Amino acid sequence: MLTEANLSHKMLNRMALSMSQTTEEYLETIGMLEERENPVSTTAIAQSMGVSLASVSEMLRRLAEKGLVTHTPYGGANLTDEGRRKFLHLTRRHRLWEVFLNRHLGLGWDEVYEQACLLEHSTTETVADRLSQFLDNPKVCPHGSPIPDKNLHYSPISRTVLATLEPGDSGMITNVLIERDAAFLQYLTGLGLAPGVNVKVMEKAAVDGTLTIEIDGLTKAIGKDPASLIMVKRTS
Amino acid sequence: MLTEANLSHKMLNRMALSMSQTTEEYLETIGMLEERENPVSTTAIAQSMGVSLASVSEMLRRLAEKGLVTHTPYGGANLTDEGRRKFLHLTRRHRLWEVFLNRHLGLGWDEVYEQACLLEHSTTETVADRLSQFLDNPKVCPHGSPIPDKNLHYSPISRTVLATLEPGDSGMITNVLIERDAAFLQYLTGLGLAPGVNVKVMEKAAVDGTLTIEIDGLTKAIGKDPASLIMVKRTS
DNA sequence: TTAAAAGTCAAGGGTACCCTAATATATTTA
DNA sequence: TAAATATATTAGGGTACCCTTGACTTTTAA
Repeated sequence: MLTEANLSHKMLNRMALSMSQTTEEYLETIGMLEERENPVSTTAIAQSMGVSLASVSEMLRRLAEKGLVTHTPYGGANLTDEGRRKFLHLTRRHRLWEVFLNRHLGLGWDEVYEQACLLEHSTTETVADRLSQFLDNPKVCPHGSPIPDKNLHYSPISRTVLATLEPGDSGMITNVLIERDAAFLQYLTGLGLAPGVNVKVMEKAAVDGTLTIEIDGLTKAIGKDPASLIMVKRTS
Repeated sequence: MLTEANLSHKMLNRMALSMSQTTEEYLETIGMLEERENPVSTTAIAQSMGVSLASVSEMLRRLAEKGLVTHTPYGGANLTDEGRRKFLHLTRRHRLWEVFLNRHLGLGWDEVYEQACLLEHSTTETVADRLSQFLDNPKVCPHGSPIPDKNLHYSPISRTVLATLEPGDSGMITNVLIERDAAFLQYLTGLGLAPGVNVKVMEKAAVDGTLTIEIDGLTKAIGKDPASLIMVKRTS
């Protein structure tokens, strides 16, 4: 017989609705990595999450069992449609909270990622939708990344990397690819770089690609590596 | 040696900062029950949380080990100062979210409890403080219960129960004691009862204490039991 | 073609819960 | 005050999750 007492919290949790927080974090990591590596390697996931390769292998098996990823041994992983749906849900919640935390609670763009990570796992569909409404259905998070809409539609963004601009080119920063590295974001803040800011490339070092750029009338330097994490929309 | 890899999430979690969600829920339950029963019995906790007596016994031992409750076998439990501090923190977060959900996202007072339960466990001190500021440091939740302030100061509330008013008495509803029973709150809404509403007792049945009350010019009846869960401030 | 890199599997460990049944203690009441 | 009853605790088991190490397999690239 099925009594209420028989159904522990955890059992209820697993009955379709909810996934464990760890599961959600795997999905988010895989979804994020899929944007630059496809399929996603076990190693990439392990490094990104700070766990051992073996843990990832085992977890991929479990995720595949649940129908959230496809996993061919030695061949990497991909989100299934269902997995992608969950991933987009999570991304939506995460970025909506980032907007709220930044816009209304005054947290910096270097602080919001971490807080949003916590909140996203406890956000129901209703609250997410109402929150989106409250925020006027924002299209991007404080780092410039797009927010999936209610139907999980995901508007793609600029594919131009700051590091590829040539001397004389100008562009507007659209977004940055690393959202969880507070120190990196603080560095950018120090340079005056943020989504919406216009930059003009003055020089590009032949040897290592270091850029000399003009921001708001000020001249700054930025290395190739950081500049590869900054996306721009060319304006000339 | 202590490497980063050795420290799993859970281990980190337990190192002072964080407690499991379940632990937090036990603290909340005990703190809430302490307001009417002191010390709190194992049975009361078990019933309130829907788990077995044995589970509570075991959990009380664990909570006592962590210094969050005192537990004398067969003698019930009490929060320690540390436990009370955590309890007030949780209460503060919970009720701040309730205010936000109600005031800004438009959730009804019958819906906010459940959602706030989810969010409270993922709210850092910073976010709680900023949220309070954003909401203009509200003093009470949508059910009229006081919100501990930043220093965990907890302003007590009216101790008069609607059920004890006599014919001719008037009062203003300050709060209701059951916040998680959506059906009960909906019933009150149907009667026109909510914090801030003025009521006048017209009659009181000698046999079972059923009240005939006037709300906003309308005459309604309410049984003794529900009326015992409604706190008022006498106005005459 | 062979060494290095990447990935998997097997075995094992640990935590945090939860439950039932049996037992122990306290309280009530006859 | 002893028996009956209500309350609590322990003992014993179980599950879900997640992680690790170490041995092994597959892929890759020199």
